[in-house]
Amino acid sequence: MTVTRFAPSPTGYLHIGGLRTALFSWLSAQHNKGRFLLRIEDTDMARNSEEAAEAILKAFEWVGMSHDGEVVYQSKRFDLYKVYIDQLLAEGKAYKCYMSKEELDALREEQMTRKERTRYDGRYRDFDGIPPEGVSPVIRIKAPQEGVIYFVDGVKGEMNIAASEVDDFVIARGDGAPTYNFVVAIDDALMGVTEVIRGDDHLYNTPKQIVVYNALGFALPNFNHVAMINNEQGKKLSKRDGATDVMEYKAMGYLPEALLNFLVRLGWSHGDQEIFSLEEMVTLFDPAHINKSSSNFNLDKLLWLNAHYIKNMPNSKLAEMLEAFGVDVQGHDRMELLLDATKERGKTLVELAEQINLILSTPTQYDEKAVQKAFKEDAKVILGDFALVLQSQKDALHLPCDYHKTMEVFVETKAIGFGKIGMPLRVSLLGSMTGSGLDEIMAILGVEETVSRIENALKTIQ
RNA sequence: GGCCCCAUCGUCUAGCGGUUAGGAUCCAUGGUUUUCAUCCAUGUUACAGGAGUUCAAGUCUCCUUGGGGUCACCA
Repeated sequence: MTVTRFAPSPTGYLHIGGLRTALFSWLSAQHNKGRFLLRIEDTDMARNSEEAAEAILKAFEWVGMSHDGEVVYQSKRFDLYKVYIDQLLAEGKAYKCYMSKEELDALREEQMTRKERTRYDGRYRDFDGIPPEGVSPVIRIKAPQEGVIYFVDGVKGEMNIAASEVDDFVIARGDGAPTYNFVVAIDDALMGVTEVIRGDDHLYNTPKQIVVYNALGFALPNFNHVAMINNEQGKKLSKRDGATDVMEYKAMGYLPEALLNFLVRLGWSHGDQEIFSLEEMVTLFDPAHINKSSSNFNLDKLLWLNAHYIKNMPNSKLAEMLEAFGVDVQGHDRMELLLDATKERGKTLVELAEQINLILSTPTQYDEKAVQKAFKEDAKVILGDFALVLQSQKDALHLPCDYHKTMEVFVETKAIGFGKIGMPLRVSLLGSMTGSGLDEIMAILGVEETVSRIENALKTIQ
């Protein structure tokens, strides 16, 4: 059975790049009817926070990616890791290193001036003398000293890392707490993970983890290292480039469907297809089609996708989501009409909310240019007449087509063009020259409000 | 700097030795729409450079260049 996992460290929010690797992992599991596990990597007590872990879980909830089983917290498994540390110590596969931080720093500096790769020199690897006093030792694992560490990466292909690139790295700190590369290998093995899908930045951790797998006699999973997502300039994605926190996208009015669709196409493709429902992603996803190269974050495309999903979202669901943006349309008796009239002109829920408010709130000011252009003297007369006509037909006006018919008859009897009434009417109703169709707007507002807005405009605009 | 990875329109990508190098987005133009948006149509734009291998190279090899990752008692 395919078992994948996402293993964030709770040092902050869920990063947009993290969401993509999580999505790939989740899709792999779903596609193969396997399991997708969540593990919180909180071995560094100084850095992690509970709030961060909560925030990450919340983000998963928002996008609708559910995990199987309980969330695993590494901080609760220290006893387990201790067993393996002792085992390696007893077997002579790991050893205590009494080097102080100062000594280590000095060694690094020396190596740097010689332009060498900085690495631990193994001075305590075969040490059997009297340990120095006052130093609580770290535990280091014995990495191979020659040859290569070989593995096949599902994305990158065959990898050969020279053993000289991997030093005897620390598996337990001076205070006994285990370190990342050690516990990742143990947990992935113990949790039965078969497919490790993670960011490119972990590529160099893989040989280290393989050292642990080998020392403990665990079977290797398949590794898949996905290239990074960069900003629009091709540089590392940072907060200055816009939102990196997944939940910021929620706040900006993006739909989870759009975000996921956007992310899945970053580094993965299925021919020419651009639009993928979650179900389609699951059936079509194949890690073999993951790209080797990094990709750039591109807001235009995300916006386009978001607009697409808004347009195709059932109104009832839209209304529900709009609540978070200060718009309550669920009680409005013309909700369907209102959303139909506006959903095609909002690329985000924020913009959609603006469009709705534009219709729902009586204009208090009128766009100057619009007034100049549309509100000529004859326009006022025409508007006044039109208001009278509306009022006289009050009981017959309900649907947009009713209003449309009335307008048609009106311009015909007056022998004027549509533009003569259309523009001034629009400015009266919305205060601006752009917006939804007039028929729809009037139907949403009803005769009373429509007439009131016309009268208001006639009074206000000189 | 050492090691490793990557390289097709501005961006996301298709391509897996023989294609007029395709799609999407963006941009521009036209059409639909009383406006705007949507929608539809059309158009501009790409194989980083150089050597090889081959009858044939975007596709294979090497070099150069450019970009990225990584070198912790962080994850």
